[in-house]
Amino acid sequence: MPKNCNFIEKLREVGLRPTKQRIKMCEVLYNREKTFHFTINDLVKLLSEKMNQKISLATVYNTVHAFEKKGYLKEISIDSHKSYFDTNTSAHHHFFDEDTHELIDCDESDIDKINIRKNITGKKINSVEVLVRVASDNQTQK
Amino acid sequence: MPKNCNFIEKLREVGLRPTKQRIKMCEVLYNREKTFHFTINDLVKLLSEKMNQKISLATVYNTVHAFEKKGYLKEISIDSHKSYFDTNTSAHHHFFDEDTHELIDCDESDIDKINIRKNITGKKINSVEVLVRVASDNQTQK
DNA sequence: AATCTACATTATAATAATTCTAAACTGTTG
DNA sequence: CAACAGTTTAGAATTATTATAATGTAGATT
Repeated sequence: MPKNCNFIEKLREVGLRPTKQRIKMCEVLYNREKTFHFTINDLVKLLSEKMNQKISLATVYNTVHAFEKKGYLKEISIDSHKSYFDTNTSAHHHFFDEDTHELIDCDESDIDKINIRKNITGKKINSVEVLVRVASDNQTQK
Repeated sequence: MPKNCNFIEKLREVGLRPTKQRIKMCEVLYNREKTFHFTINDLVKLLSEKMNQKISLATVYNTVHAFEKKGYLKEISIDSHKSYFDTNTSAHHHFFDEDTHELIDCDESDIDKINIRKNITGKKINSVEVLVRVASDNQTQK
């Protein structure tokens, strides 16, 4: 199946040149069943270990940020020490497993619609996101 | 008013030695009407400029983290490039002004209680927090 | 009040994450 | 297929944070 053609077209659509590196990254990120949460480090590892593709760290950063700017990826702030990215770019909520540092998507239906009563004058709401931190039941709470 | 006595006692209560630096930091952080949101950098600036107190950067980091561990401060993840801390340590929600990078506390009453329908097996919920990103009304959306 | 000891502070070095730079490379356009 | 603009690259630079090891200090003990 000519998966890559899709990526080439997709990249063109948003005005990014379909270079070898970008296509390879698309393959890693989007040939998946589920949405994928990762750090830059995770991605570099996957590219080099699983895909046997050596891409400069700077390129991974550049490309991830290019993807983000174009709406291919979404950045998620959970841990101030790590940048997570999400291949699910729609507004949605997350569970964060504090034991494993794993991010889990939350369906719209899992959380009731959130009603914001206050509004900041002169400002419009861009997004409303919920983060549910979970941890092992039998463990001392952090 | 002997404000510092309170801080000395408070620090003792949680098992932190009331050193000059810690007391000074308490003054900057807690002699306020409203809760205070800051980055380490903000705090260092305040200490040196407003309080004329030169404290080593390492000490500010150590002390902020000591305060956090003891429940004096709460870390907030909004921007993966900056660590924010909050003098309001209760579970509460935030507005984040994307124009000014300002964090604004959200009263419990401003947001309806959030009902989580899904639960992750074997995990308990530690916290549920909402972040509402706002921006100027007349500005191109990010 | 002098002494002791464990904890704190400090300046500096080290580390880690990210961005910058400048040269080499490569899609795309004509 | 030549030329150009956008890309990639290695490595340097920058920034945020943490570790280190020497010095200082709060609080207990004399």
